Amino acid sequence: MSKGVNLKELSQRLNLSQTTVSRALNGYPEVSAETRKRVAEMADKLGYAPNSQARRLATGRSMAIGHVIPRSIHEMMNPIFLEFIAGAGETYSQHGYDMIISVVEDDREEDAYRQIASRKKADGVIIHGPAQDEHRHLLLKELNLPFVVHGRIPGAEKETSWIDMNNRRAFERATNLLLDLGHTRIALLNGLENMDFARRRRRGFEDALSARNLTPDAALVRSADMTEPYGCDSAMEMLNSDNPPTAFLVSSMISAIGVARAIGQCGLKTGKDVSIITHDDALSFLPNSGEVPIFTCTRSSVRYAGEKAADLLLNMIATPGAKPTSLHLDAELILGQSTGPAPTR
Amino acid sequence: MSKGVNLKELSQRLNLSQTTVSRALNGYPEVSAETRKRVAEMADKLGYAPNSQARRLATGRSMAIGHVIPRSIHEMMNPIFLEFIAGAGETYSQHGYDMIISVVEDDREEDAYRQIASRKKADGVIIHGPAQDEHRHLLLKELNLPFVVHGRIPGAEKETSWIDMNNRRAFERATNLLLDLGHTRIALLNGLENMDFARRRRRGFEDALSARNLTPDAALVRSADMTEPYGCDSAMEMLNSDNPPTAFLVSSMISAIGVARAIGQCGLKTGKDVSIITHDDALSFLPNSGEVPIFTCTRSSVRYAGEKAADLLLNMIATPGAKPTSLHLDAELILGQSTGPAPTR
DNA sequence: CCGGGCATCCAAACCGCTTTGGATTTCGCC
DNA sequence: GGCGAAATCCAAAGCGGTTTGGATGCCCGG
Repeated sequence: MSKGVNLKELSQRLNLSQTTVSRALNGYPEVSAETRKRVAEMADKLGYAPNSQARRLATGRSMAIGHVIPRSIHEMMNPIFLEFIAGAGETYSQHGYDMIISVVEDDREEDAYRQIASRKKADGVIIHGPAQDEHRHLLLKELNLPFVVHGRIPGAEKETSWIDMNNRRAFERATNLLLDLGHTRIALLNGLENMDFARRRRRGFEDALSARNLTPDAALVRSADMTEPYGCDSAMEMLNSDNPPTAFLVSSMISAIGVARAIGQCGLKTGKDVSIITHDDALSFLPNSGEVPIFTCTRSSVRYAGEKAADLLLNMIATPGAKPTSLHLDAELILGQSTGPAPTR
Repeated sequence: MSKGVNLKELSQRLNLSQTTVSRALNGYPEVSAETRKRVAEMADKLGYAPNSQARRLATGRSMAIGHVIPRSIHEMMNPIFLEFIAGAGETYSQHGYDMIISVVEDDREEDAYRQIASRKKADGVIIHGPAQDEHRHLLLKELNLPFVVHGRIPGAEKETSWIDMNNRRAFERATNLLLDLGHTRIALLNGLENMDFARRRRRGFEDALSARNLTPDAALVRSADMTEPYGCDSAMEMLNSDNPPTAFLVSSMISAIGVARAIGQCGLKTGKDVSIITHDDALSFLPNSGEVPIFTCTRSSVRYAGEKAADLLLNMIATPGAKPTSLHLDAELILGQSTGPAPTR
């Protein structure tokens, strides 16, 4: 349990060959039970742990998964990303994989992937935040680097492995709930709509409206980075307009908090005068739980998504030729305090 | 620019030895300018990139920095951590280092560090969130693994390298500001007080009070994980008590948002009836900027801290014997909309 | 008693790079 | 013209594992 012996010393101490010791430790069959035990004991007496670089070199597998994060604020700052990472990281360490994260300038993202492939830094990667004009998957295929998408790449659903929640359906259901409560002027504060998930959410919103012969009012639909001020400012303007909305559908808890602030500042009451439904990624520092959660929401744990994405990826790496697989998660629709019947004038 | 040649093939194509090619590419002097150029051209024509595992094995340096994150919610979920990582990650990639993150069960944290050391997974690590009864630094010294602390380890300030903001001073100044505005009943919503930073903040708060012969009211001081509901619930209870505070000093923007929500729900106005000063870590998804920021705050960019911590660590690794160094950052005190003179009854 | 089969174990090659310790050539200078 | 220094380049020895292709010894049936 200390100095750091290597395989050679260990095998000498045991009067065995490196081959045998290596096999004993790695569970190969051609070594007697007794020897294996002897080896194991000596190994932990001497605190032997194989040098990972050497092992990686010899096996040709780097035992690591890469996550490339463009430095741009649109991605890394995202607490959702953090939670995803936490989930994935757990899976990795359970399987002996390392997680390596590269924060790079936006214009060097492709370069980062190429490096991972050519220098064999990772055995696979995860694509975060697929956009409308996505291209990373093509590069990765060319590089022959296994990958899993968190989200979906429009037009490449069949040929890639991905995990995603049913964004369209979630927002359709949320919209329907509001409609059922009598709201007809519903605002949508969406995420950036060059992101695939945001498009799907908007589609769900629009589908629900048109199913009841309503059309969205362009003045009530916005799209931006999901910050708190975005929620507050947008809501403030809309509430002060001539024809204010009675309900808000918001893409993130953080912005929803902003909306609630705006509502309060206008002297109105959330869940009474104005309703809010938000999507809740179940971020651990923004709990929305309790008997009756603060916000009515569509909820889907992004941490869980991270775990599953990692599972998928590790499987792909273990069985190379396998067909792409994907996981479609459904969000729960949870009633909280932020919704109520549309106020009658 | 494709297949992935290795050094051997590259050198054969050039009719040079591996030695020479390696040296040419790594900028060693004992190779002619002409040869170097020839090598460089062929290298990028063939898309050569050294296999990192092999290089690491040969050099004995893993060119990676480790971050061990206990799975426990108290740490990883922390968006502050994310922002720190983003900063550090940038520095790493600028210097050709990888960042490897291990998410581990709480009781396997020590194990994770031992593995990093014995399997040579990283050349150094960063200690996050030093607590009151900190011990990781002792382990790391025993393991001979360079490290930098984000925060300070009480009692080990001289013998460790760290970067920290002046928590005590920041909260002292914030408290003084409130006192100057005439507030005397000031609540403190602190982070978990087994964390070093939280202790210092409380000290700053108490120092400022006692300098004016005031003593903190225990009913107005709390300590917990810095979530939104924590802020809201705490504020709600205090505001509804017999002797409510007129100002809140809050350890994080997220909780401060909760406090603001509570104030609104009580029908009061933030910045008028009740003041708030929060600490602002300058998280990118929680901007508190603008002409007059929403919250009056003490601000210190944790992203910047991440960059600097990485710098410190890389320096330590580059110059082994060097003395521990540290960086003490001062927070800015920024006036926003959330503070005003104490209301007169 | 002998040869095949099985259980064990080992020497050596290999993974792809860095680096040591020369070997060879070139060049300036006396 | 000869000689040492400087400039170039190379073969080979690591780095610390895994893995191939046997050896060796033992047991058993014929």
